[in-house]
Amino acid sequence: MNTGEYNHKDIEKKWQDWWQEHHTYQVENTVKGKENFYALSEFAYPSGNLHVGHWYAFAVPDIYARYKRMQGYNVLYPMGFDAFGLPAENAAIKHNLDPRKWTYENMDYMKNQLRSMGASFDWSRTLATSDPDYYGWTQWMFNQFFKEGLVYRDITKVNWCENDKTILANEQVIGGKCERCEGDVIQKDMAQWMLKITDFADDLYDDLEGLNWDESIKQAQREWIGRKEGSIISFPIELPVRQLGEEQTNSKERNIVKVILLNQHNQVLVMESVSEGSMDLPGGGIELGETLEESAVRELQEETEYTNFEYVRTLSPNRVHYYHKMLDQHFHGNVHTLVYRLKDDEKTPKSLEQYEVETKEEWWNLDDVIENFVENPVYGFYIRESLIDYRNSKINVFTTRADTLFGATYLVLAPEHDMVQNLKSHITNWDEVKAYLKDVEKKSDLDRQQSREKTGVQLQGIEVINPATNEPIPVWVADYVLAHFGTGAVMAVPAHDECDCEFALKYDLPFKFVVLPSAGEIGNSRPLITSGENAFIHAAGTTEKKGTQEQINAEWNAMYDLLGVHDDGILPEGKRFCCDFEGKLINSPSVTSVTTGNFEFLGFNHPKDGKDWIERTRVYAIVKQKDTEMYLGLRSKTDDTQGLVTGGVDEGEVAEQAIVRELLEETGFTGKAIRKEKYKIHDKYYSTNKDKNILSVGDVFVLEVSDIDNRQSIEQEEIDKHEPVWLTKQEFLDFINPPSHKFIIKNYFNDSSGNFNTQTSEEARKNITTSVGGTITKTYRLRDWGISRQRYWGCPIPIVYDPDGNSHPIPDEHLPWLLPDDVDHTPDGTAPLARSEELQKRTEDIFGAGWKPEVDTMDTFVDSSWYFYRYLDNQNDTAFASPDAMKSWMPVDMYFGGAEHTTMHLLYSRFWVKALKKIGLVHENEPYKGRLNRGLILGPDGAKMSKSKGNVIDPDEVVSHVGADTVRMYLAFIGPFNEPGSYPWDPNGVVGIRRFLDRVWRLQENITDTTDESLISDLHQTIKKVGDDIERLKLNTAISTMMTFVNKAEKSLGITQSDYLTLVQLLAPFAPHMTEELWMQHHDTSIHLSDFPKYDESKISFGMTALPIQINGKVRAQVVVEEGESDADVQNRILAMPEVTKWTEGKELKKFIHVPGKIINLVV
RNA sequence: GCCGGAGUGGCGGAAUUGGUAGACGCGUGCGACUCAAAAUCGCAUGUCUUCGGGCGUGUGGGUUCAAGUCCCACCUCCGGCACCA
Repeated sequence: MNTGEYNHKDIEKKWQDWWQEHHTYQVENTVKGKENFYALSEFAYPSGNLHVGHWYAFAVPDIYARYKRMQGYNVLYPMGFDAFGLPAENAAIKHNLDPRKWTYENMDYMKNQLRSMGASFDWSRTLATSDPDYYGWTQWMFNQFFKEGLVYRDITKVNWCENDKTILANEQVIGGKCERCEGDVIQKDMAQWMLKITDFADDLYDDLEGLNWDESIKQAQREWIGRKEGSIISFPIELPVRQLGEEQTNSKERNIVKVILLNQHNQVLVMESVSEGSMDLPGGGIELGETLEESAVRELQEETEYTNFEYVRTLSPNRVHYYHKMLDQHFHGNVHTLVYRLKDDEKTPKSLEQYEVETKEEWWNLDDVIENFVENPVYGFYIRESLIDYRNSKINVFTTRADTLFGATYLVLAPEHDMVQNLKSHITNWDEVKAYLKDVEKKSDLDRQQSREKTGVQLQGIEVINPATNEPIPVWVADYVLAHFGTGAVMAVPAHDECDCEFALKYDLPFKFVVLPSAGEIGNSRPLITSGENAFIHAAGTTEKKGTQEQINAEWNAMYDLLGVHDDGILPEGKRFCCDFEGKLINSPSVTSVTTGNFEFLGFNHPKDGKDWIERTRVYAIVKQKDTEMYLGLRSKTDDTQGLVTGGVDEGEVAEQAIVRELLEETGFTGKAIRKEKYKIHDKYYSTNKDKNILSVGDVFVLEVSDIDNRQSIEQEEIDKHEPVWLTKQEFLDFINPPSHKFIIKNYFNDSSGNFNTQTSEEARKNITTSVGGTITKTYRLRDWGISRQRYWGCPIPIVYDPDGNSHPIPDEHLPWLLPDDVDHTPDGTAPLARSEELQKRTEDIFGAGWKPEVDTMDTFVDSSWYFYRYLDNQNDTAFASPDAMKSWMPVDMYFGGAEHTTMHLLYSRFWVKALKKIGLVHENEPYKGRLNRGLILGPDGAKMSKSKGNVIDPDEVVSHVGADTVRMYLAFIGPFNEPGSYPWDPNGVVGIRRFLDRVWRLQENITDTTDESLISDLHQTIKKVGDDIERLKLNTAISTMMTFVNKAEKSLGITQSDYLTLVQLLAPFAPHMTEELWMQHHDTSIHLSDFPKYDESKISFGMTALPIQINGKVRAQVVVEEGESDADVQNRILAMPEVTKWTEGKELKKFIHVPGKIINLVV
């Protein structure tokens, strides 16, 4: 036995060299009779110097890898370098170095430092992401993704670091600053290459379920993906009739045609009135009997001197209310805009109408026309150059609270929402809106976050219809709505959403309370009074108010009384209340609305287009038999038309009275109007008895009829005219909705769930969504991954552009597409690769003149998304890794890494594997079976180590002082490795570990032939505990158990040589050098290839146990109990013990509890 | 605000299923060795105490023969997300 001093310097050098010479840690992909185990630590960035964090990241997991190896696994524990990245380039700029040289020199230096850890890395498998044989495969994978349609180029707003002059991922921006250099980050529009990670959002979310990861890591990923389940609900856009002149109620109906006449230069003909200076497009009223095209051609001929033009297309009509100067009359009308193109510019003078002669013709650019007509609130009735008719379009909102739809009193668009621009011609306060949009654009994300004061502008001139209530509600644009979440549009429910409430209070928008939280659900939450006596905002979990349950409930009740929401949920005038609880619905009747539309036919003769329209208010009824599902239709006796009960509202009547009267007159039924739904109606019909065209506006009622046998007298005229028919629901729908009709009663019948009132929020979310034709859907926070970086030291994106600017992937045979050398690294805001002549020449040589290379490089997160495959087969030049090698090792059994990669690297690499799997290149769904986030080692002062604080521990220095084994072991002892806490480095603690190793060394002196029986038991307990603890990565307690054993061994009679060597084996994963030295004095193969000791259960206990005796829950005595001793014997023995009688004297024994091997408790 | 996790001596931490709270290490005190110091070794070390014992795991309740561990409520700290509809 070596009884000399423990000299770590000699020993560590000696065995590191020996291991290297003997390839002790070189691993085959398969070993007969052994199961494979892939232990992985996140590879290192070659910053140039190893710090304590590296030791914690690599040396401590090495303990685990060594344990697994001694357990009989074929263990792969590889190491490589994440060698591309910003610091190399920054160093290049700062010190005028070659980033390649800097990186590779650092790697060489760090490899030596890493060897000094005594880690069992298999260096034959190492890699660097900056090696062409590595990044060639990165590019190859990019190409495969491209073919699979997972890659696209898009112009997006990106985070731009002013300092590094590059794009940053969202993850790399912390509080508006660059993660790396802490420079300011601004928003910039840039074209970049995107990877469709969102295609896999559901898989990335759902597959977390099966992973053996810490719940907190999974949760962080779930939040990052940000999946929300909710509903998409459409709000039809309602464009109120625009007034071009003074409003007059009895306007007549007159339709207009306007012509956009284009010349060969895409200019538009504009007519300027010489006398008034006003401008207009050619056009005029549509005459009776004319088609649109006939009318347009006639107007062009009447108003202009051009004759040779051809029809292009018709834009969607706009409805206007206007004043006709010549006729001195007000009109309603649809403006139909037709586009014509001049075949030649030659004018053919012809006789013009007298008053048209006074106009001057001008050719304007399209943009000017748009600005002066389309965007002009006065003339703004022309649809922009597209054919989209936004009047019939809808705004989709995403909501998780569809149960509050009845309470949606306005709608908010994000400033970037398409519809803001699309509806521009209809927005009457466009100037104001435009100014607001500009304002918002100026604000950076940071400002937007800092000032939480809500701002917004109403889009005047447009409204949308709340599909539940069928009421028009205003539309606002506000930057509290984010364009990239959901649909970029929100239905605002001030009464049930804190955010909307705040906005509504500021801009005085209406509140409608529709969900009443039940007392139970109010439960332990707290109401928070925020403003005066009207506005109450609930904030869940606030601590503003304390009180007992009763007090809180009383408070809520008082609030309900005050607000009057207790009974029906309707807020008294002027009261405002916000509560975001779920509960039972109130104030939300079934959706019974009639869809709006252009009614052209309603059981009467088809109207004739033309003059002399009369406007009239009418009412319509859906008549239902009480307690049955039979509906009333009216069939005409004179022709084959059919319709609803309907009629005009007489003077002095309210609509309800009118419809009840009409029902009686037309059918003889008496009924009750139970619902009214308002809608905009443009129902044109020709009244045969009045011989007039009539435009009617009105309401639809639902009438319920109870006693159908008891009909009253019917007007004679109606008996002649109509025959009432009772129809089933389906018959009624067919009856009233033939394709030629546009009278749609859809929603009333879609409502299968009856009245929403009294439904729970959960039920109502589903039912309301369905009844308004919405869809239940999911939305995500996760966005696609932009990988372009305007940097030199990265993997070139394998794309070239043809002379037309179209992008093409570089064919696989040209890979690796090398990073050029001839680049000046001085930053000037352009991509460094754009300055490489070699790259340009190479591109043109291969693809042809005029072709250009992509000059951006990839985000380094791409490089690290697949490196764990390359370790498996790093020499392979025909594949990134062979299927056999991947099958042997994947997925990674345990992945060690930093908490900072919880959401970025971990998510990206999971995506990468899923994408590879989709293409069929790999077999596993998930790269990492197990994952462990390590903690952080702080400086001795408890602060994060940093040069500026002067608290940095240099591991090389400590290693030279106490040895690598001590440093490894100290880091394992500093705290539980399986909990990512932060642990301060204690220099004295290191010495404590060194003392322990010294004592183990000196324990050689106690080797004898005989030993205590109890020490054998202790040894077997120690074997068990050390193995169990390493398995669950509680390395600190594994070490403390060994310490306890050594303490006992020192005090015992002595330890046998074989028991000593067993101890040395237990210690081998922790202190590989010292234990090898001790072991090799008696063996000729490495201790690290030996089998981890096995414990013998029978030796752990030897027949009897000392048990504590509790009396009334307090420990008062100890007793030794033999195995198999009966409870009664034990009880009798104990009760006779003086330490026990002291406490039980004169008291009655109520209970005797004996938990074998644990405790005895007496209750007296 | 929401979602995770955690609160135990002077410090890092231990207590695997509810069963002797404070293992192990550091620090501190006393002692041994030494001319002395360092190193090393030994003993002590939650707290109060009238030396019987009492009290103690963030706070207040509860369940249990027994609670650091389970239940309810609250407080504090750490991490993630956050004007997310």
